[in-house]
Amino acid sequence: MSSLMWFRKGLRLHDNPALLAAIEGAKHVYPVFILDPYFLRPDPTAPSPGSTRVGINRIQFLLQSLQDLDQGLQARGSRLLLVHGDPVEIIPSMITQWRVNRLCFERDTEPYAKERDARVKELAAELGIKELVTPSTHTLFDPDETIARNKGHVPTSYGQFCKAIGTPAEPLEAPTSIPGPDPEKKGIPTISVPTLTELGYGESDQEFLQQIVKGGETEALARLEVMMAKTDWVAKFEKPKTDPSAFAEPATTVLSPYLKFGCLSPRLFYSKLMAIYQKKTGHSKPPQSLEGQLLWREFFYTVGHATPRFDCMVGNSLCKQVPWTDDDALLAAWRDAKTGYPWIDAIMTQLRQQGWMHHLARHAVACFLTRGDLFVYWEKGRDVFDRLLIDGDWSINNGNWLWLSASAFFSQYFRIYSPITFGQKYDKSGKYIRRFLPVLKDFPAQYIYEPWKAPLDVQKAAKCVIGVDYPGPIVDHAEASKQCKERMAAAYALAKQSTDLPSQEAVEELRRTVNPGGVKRKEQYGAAGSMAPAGKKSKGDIRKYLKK
DNA sequence: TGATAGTTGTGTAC
DNA sequence: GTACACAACTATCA
Repeated sequence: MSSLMWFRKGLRLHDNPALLAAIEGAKHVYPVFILDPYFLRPDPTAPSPGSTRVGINRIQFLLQSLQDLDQGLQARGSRLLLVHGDPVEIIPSMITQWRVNRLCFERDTEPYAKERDARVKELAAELGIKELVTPSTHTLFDPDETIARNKGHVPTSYGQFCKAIGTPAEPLEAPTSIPGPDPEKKGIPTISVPTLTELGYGESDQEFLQQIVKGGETEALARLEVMMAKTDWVAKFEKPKTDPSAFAEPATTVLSPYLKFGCLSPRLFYSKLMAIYQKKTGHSKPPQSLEGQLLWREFFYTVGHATPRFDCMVGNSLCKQVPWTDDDALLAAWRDAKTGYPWIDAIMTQLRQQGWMHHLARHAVACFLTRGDLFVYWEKGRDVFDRLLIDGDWSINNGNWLWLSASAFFSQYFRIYSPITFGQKYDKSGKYIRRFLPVLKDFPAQYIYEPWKAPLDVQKAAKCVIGVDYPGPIVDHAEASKQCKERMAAAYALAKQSTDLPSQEAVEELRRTVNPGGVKRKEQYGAAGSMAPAGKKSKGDIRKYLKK
């Protein structure tokens, strides 16, 4: 028996049933990872260092994870076979050249992976693969099983989801030894894990490479150990009470990048939590507890798996159809940390430099881009996060953007985060802003969240004149958020007219009536997108959609 | 049909 | 720190 163990996510040796299946009774095991050069090659036209699709921080994290996986395999008598190319071509040629008769890989429920894996399975069957092992171990539960337990319906709320799930299986140990590849079988050139320099990244990219965690299973297990040692903190953990402005010592576990790449098994994390909860009476509970966080992940994986066009507004049965603004200038200002709201721009800078920010900080900027202020398509913001986050995860990212834009799961669109006071609540003196926007570091605390309100002599004393050294606010928050609420009310009213999704013609009509000309920018951002004031003319038309 | 809960809103009053 | 108004959504349950 010869097995091909195809690593994609699941970059770990512990709790890896696909790997254990590959080893079972095998003479040779071929552990493979396939790098797609397109995902890694520097894109000089991209808005920040990285490839077209992935920011430099996540590339670095992946390379470190592969390096660590290779070392783990070597310590067990094997090694990682790293190749460049397209899996749909490479896996079949490996099966042929290496005379493999068992193919093992962890199941992946993202749409592009489903399509790729279906194709590979088809070709493998044609080549006479005897055994195919594809366990659902990226998540605690098999999403199809959860749906079956929920009487065949996709759970569309967290509560419903929690009622449907069972108890996760216990994690498995890592293998102690792994049969190596057959040294006689060659023919497919392998490479060693490239460095960022070898991929073409240079010195100038360093500002955008401020790693807060290093990739790999070894680091994942060490970090899990450190976090779980804080048993009181674990037992009392309530996510909404953690501090989004903490940066020297993040207020949450920062285990998400390890879960994203599968360097850490969710079942191991879960079992460690349960061991602590058993010893602590009155521990916190889902949805706010750490267990609750893992279950949110499961929830979004399950809905994302079973909802066609989950990552789109149009054609997504869960998604409110909203007349968002298609304005690339607003999007670019947000993405490039130039909105003139220091709290928002500091968060976006942390994203660009570190590829990570606190969950509530993500809420603040996502709300600002969509239903709170700029009224830009949530899919555009989703793409920015998807590229830059080290923990960028298709199911969770889309789920949260649907949530934050009040397009699905969450509907209280009138609860809008203030780009001024929300941050202030946690960080009066503006330490977070000073750290990520050094241009503002000498502003007095009184003005640091609203620097445009500082008298000119104060601005000069702080060596930062608003409109010259740092932009003024892109929109007036009070005015913009009021208009956003009106537009959301109209979109919700339209949705109430029928149980079917409204037609795109109806959404277009809404755009003409409640969102004419897009979002009104403040003067220094230019007139593009200037709109008729939310004036009398459009009010009558809104009413049409507000009728119950 | 009506009451209530829902991970994580803000501003003001006490 | 907690309470409530603000304006008002949807799913769930009695």
